[in-house]
Amino acid sequence: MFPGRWRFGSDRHGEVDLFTDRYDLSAETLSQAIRAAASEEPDADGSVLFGHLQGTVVGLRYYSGVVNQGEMVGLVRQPQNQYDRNAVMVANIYGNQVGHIKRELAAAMAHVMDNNLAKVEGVVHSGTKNSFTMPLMLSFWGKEENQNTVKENMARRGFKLNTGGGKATGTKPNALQHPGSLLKNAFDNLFDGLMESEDGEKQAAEAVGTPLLPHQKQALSWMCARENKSALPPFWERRGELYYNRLTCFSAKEIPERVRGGILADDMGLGKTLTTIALILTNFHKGKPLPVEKCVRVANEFFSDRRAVCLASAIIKCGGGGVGQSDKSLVLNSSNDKEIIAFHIDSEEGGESLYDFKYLRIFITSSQCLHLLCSMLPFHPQSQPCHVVFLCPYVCVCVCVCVCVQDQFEQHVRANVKLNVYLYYGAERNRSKAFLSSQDVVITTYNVLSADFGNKSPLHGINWLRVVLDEGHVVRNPQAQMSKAVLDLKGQRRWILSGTPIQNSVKDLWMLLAFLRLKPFDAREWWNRVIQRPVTQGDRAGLQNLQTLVKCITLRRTKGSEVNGRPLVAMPEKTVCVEQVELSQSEREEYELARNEGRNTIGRYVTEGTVLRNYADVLAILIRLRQHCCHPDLLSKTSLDLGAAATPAEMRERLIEKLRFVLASGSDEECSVCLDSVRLPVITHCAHVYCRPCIAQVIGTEQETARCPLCRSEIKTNELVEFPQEEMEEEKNTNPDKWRTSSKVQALMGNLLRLRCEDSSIKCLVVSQFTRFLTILETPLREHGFSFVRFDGTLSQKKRTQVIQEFQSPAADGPVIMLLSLKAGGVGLNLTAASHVYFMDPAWNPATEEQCIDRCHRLGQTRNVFVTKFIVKGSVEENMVKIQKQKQDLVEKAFGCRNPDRKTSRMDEIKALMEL
DNA sequence: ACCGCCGGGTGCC
DNA sequence: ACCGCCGGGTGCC
Repeated sequence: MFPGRWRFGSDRHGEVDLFTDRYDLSAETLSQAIRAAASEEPDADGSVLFGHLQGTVVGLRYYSGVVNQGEMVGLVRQPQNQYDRNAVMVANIYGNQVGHIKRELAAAMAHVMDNNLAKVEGVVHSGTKNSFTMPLMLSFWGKEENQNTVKENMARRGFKLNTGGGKATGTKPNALQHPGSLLKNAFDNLFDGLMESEDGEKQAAEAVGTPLLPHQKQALSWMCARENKSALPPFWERRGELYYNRLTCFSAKEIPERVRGGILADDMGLGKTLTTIALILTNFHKGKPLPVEKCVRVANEFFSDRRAVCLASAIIKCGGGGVGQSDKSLVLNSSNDKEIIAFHIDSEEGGESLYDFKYLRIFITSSQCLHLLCSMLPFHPQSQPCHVVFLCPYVCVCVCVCVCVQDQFEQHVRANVKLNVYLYYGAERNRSKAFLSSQDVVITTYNVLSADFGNKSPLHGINWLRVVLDEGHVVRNPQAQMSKAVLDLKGQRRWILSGTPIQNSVKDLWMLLAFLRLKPFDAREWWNRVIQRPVTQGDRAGLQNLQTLVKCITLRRTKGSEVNGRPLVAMPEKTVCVEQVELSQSEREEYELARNEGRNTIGRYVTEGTVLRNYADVLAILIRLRQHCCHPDLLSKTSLDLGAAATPAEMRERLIEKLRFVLASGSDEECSVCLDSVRLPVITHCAHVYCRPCIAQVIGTEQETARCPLCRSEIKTNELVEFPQEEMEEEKNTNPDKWRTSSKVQALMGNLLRLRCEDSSIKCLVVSQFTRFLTILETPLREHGFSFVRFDGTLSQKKRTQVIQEFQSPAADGPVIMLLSLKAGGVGLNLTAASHVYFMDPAWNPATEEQCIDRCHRLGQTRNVFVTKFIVKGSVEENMVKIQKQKQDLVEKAFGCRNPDRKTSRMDEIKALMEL
């Protein structure tokens, strides 16, 4: 039925056993080896095709792995092979060994593979007549600079790579005329129109206190279906007795593992968290709700003394008929220790029996504990079997800001429902696996998760019913510890919640698919070969496949989406305007002085070609100019005159000090590795700032000496200077007597006063990167009798919630203004009470501003939203806005290749800023 | 007969 | 493997 399909009779099994005895590579360890190799799969970006080669796979009869015509195979080096240290193993997509590469060819390939000169890929194009060997098309991919080395190496051993147009990849090369633009458009649309309305709506379980909006009921229905339905994963289809994968041409007898979960990529504010809470409560097992209320009564009855320490929990369905049926027997199959314990229960006559409960949760700790349980339940030694389902503990939700999600649980779950939600966070967190297993929901942060990872992490030892990644797009670098920690969580159902599923490129998608365990793309090699490379090379089919893939597992609606001709959510309008601010004469004079001085300095660096070496200095100059635009007193605390540095060490100290100052002032600086705002900033010895994980990756991937991505100086992990995320300036209380105003302050106050006259109930966000500026603004606000709160990074978790509640409360005498530091707070921050946003100073990253606006322009906002950005006319701020725009264009154009040349573009930016 | 040729045994790495 | 390779048997035409 499938040409070129081989299977071997059991008559040879004796040999196989003999063989495996000699060479111990059981199926388990083999697939582990392949998985390990696949997880270390390097990024294939920038790989070019060196050529093809027809090779031979031998030893087919010794292995059970079968291959279809057109199927891709994996090639794994086996340096430990006792017969030939050059051995190259051939395996199919599922990691079953098919055979080996012929000895002579393997010898040539081993050198290339071991030295990472090329990645060799195999595809079986044509079948074979015999059952001993088969032809295999090999293709060699690698960095341009290795091309000749590889070709010569292979040629020397008598293997000539064909560079002609032979087809060797699984998908035919099918380049587009204008890959860039078309690709960009298609990719933009990748997450569009993923509204699955056929599922209809689903009512949430009773325990959900907040009524769901229609689109949330749809999402709930879709999520339940994704968890319960048995549709084949994308690209799999049934062909007769077999399951066949269209893309990899792999076929299997067994039904491929389904993805129970997916990506909920609704826009921010559409209620992803609420929908997920509804899912947790509504779809427990067999589509039934989480048995919350009654379960608590049972638990109290039997375990009030908490003596049962739980290693696992089980749900026992007490027969379909409930009270009526008398004799039941239970078979518990504990997945932890594989023991199967059978026992029986009998119902009591009259009164409330266990069978009154449709579900009963029993905690099982160990067989002793189970015996304890048995002695407590009314068991009868001779009874009929009934159905028992063993389940794992419930949900692990990974989030950025714990408290927000916990609040959401409190908000959306009915008060009379006792839901055990545990915040796994903080130094005092309960690390007992038993305790965590007994919770309905465990919430933790990505940081805690990765800190625990590899260190007897209790969360990794639990088999969760459901794992949910909130703001899942934050994990996208597969190299990062955090990603590894996330991928290692065990769960039956897996969800990613994200308002922005793709931030930079196709590459970022892999992490999501790997988390969802979407076979076979969770292995990097298949993802690279089938999706990533074709897509980045402009292959239309590759893009189509990606679209199909994403469509199958994603639900995304935007604020503007319509369902059945009606808007999803009626969102109020948003108006953004720029208000130009004129500096006063004295301000202008001071500004020009600083500008000329800075321009001279930077101009000198430019001609000397030392801009990047003096990067911290340049940033300090820029930030001073930006501070001049806001308020002169922002500069007062800076003793940053260059002076004459005695030694290079002293010079470096000063540069680092300057950078600390730039960061401390709250400026939203950019990391040149990820091109995003710096998270967990660290300063290198050469005074450049990066996210800690980003630079750690740079250092980690470098073989010998790592070099700074900006200036190529040598960098070492132990020389990185930490910068506390929210380090604040020493004193906040500037002397109110000495207080003076500035043009920007005037501009803001003018707006606020005008607004108060028009409608005193309007609330405003006043946003600045400079927390000190917020302090300065406090004085005139008080003076004019505005009631305000302040929200910045220094606030404790507790204080944060308190401040937000205060601001959001509709009380008449409540605060009308929130002084907000640009970077403070998580993405989940809800500030819908405000409808006016004032940006006091422009940020480098326009997305940061957008995020800030979305905190009030989101679900629940009833008024139209007005955003005002103050920009000082004829200043560095104007140039920043221009660069913001250019950057957005650039990101759109340069889609697919993330980091064109940061050194050059950063230089250009600095020059443009200083008008050089 | 220090070769060629024949035909059986055999077979991944 | 309806191959190649190895090594033993064999040997004019």
